[in-house]
Amino acid sequence: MPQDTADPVGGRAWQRRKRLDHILATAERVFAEAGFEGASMAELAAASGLPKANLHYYFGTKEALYTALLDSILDLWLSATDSIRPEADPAQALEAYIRTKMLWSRSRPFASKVFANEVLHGATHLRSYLAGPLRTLVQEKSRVVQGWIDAGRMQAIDPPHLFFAIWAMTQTYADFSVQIGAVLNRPELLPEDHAAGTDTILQLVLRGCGLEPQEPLPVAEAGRAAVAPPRRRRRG
Amino acid sequence: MPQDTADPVGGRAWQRRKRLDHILATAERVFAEAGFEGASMAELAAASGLPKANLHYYFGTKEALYTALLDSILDLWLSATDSIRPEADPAQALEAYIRTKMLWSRSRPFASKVFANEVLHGATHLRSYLAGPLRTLVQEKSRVVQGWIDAGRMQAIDPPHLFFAIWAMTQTYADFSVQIGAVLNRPELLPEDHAAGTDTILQLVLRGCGLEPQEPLPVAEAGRAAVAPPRRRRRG
DNA sequence: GCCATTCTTGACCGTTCGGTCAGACTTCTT
DNA sequence: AAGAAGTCTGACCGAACGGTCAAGAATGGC
Repeated sequence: MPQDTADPVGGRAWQRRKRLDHILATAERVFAEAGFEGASMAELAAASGLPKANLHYYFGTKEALYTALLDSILDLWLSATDSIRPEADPAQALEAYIRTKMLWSRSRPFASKVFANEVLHGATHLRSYLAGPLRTLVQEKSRVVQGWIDAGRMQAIDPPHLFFAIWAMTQTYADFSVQIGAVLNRPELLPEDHAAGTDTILQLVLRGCGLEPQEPLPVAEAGRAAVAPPRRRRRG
Repeated sequence: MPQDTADPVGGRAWQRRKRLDHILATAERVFAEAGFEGASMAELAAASGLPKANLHYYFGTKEALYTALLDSILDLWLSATDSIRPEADPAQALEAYIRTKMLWSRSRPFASKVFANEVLHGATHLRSYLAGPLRTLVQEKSRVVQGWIDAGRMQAIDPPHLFFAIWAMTQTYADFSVQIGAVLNRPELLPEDHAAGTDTILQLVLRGCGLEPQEPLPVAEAGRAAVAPPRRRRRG
């Protein structure tokens, strides 16, 4: 949640923004773990170390706080598909997209869970976003993928459903991390689990689209996954 | 929710079982749409057409009702991997598994949502199931897949993560149907959307594992999806 | 230094929550 | 027929909920 306006450091507006960000960051975790209905204002207050009335002073109602949180999450969401452009190499572009989504699953799992919870329960607060900007984005990027297919640069596949599959596979490492952790017998997912997941998803998508792994595009902080140990055999 | 004990039709025990099933069926929908905390006993009572006190008579507490619902869902869950056996053809086995999971996403979306919601919020009531029967199942089936890999019958892949990917892709058509519907501009998902999703997932998994589609194994009720219209080009 | 604005907070309010219970009603057994 | 066992439900309860408010504390402009 970066502040883009340059308020004087220590000033009133700056302190206000700081408080807002602090509350939103706390709310992201609490709402992710308990859901909208499951989280109480008292719990949010305790978690952020502020009196309940103070939260109401800043956001008015619980729903307004929740909506503000969703907005801050959506800002991030739409920017991940940047690598998917007509002139890009399909394998490189898809790999960069998948790595970016996997990085978010690791770095901002709570944001992913809040989003998942909202969609799961009918997306009451997200309907216009889903049917608006997100739908437009998918249409646009689907046209790019279809262009690659028509040019014979990759296997035919239904582009929107390819995106649904990629979203599902990558976000599962945030949303269902408890399940994955239990199956892998870990208290919480390790970086190597994310790396193995990334490798698996990349293999399914790239080979599934008739593509061979290319020299990957550089992705911020993605270095770790790229130098994962060679795939071990006989696991589980 | 089939009853396995043969109570005399119309008898007291039979009527009791009927009431329990009716309440559980209603609760599956209500809990799916609102979550555990979001659903109230009053709402559950109204939805099932019974007085609130009657629900408490049958299940005692809200949590007991919820736990009973989860149990009835888990009964179903573990049986889907039957097709994955060492002597089976990898392509046929994986295809049958994926089709079975997709059928559940279409026929019992509420069950999937209840399960997803529970895992999303920490799986408090499912920990022992996840770390017990489910983990055992994944270990067992992963050994089968690794056997296929060692025998050169399919590409190398991390078997547990392959299962995570399949779960994610198939269940997304139930759990996130609102998002998919919004992007595809539909009030709700159509059979042809599920068919297109099935085709996409099959392509990613089979080609991703270095397999070519084989003559599919018969799957209960799967006929519709198998005769889906030929894939259209240029969508979205 | 002073006043206006902004911030902070404990105490409080009406509503809804999960859960209880007495007693009426129905169904089985003998 | 009659008692036992099981079923049903309106009325009620204490606790927790989201939200309000008045009054004190802190801050900024002049």
